[in-house]
Amino acid sequence: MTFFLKSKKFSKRMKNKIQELYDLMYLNLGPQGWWPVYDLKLKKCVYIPNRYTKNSPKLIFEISVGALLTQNTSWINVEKALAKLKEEGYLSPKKIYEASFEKLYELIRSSGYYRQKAEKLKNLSLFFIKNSLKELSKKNVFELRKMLLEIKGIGRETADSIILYGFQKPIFVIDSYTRRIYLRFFGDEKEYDYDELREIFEKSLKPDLKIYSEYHALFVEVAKRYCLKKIPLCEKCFLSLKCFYAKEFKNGKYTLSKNRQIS
DNA sequence: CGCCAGGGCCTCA
DNA sequence: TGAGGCCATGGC
Repeated sequence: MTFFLKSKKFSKRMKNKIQELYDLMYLNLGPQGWWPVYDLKLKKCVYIPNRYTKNSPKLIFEISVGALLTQNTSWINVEKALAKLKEEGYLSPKKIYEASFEKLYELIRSSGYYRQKAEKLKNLSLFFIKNSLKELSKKNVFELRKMLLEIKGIGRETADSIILYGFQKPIFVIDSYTRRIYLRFFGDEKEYDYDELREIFEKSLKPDLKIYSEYHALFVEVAKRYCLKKIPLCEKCFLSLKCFYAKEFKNGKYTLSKNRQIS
């Protein structure tokens, strides 16, 4: 597959394909209601489709904590940690910054890597203590991203998740699911750098908060339901008619490198 | 039991 | 600047 060459002729086609993938997922799965927020009464995380009101400071912090805790970790484990943090009133920068490491370990243990993540949460909390949300909200996407990336423990995906879902500014989030579906659906085996792949999506779409939010959330849903790591459920997947990998699979030939790790 | 899960940091060429 | 090792819990 060579339609991702830099020539303009191909980039138009690339744009259409990326928009087509979005449309297919959105039409089949609908709005996803990201980012999930822990509900104290229901005692679980809730998804609220089409909520695009402005996030409160508390919500921005909760989303940031969730984005950090879910690094290389299944959401269900994060949800348990978020529940404890929120139930015990620790979901504020001040409380986390002042908490002992022992206490934080106890609260977030279920989310894995809990020693690293406790340290990261402290760094994140100090960031929100030192910078007012008013000032942060005024920053443009790139200034905000630069500041977040200076926090030890916040990498590109976490920063972008915080910006998109927390601060509600349009930046396209790339994660392992995005890479997997991108590779399989388009059959494009080039190993893009994080920002290279982000720009492919951003150049193909309007810089629209709703589209960016839904696109990433839809990738996660498709990856969890159908596009599994080892054995993708192509026969059940609504993308299979348009998916490069599914079509090759059906024809009994794999042109994707067989031994390539698809993470 | 092994694999997977909404990464990021450190080290060492 | 990129590849490899490390971090850790919980579900299946």
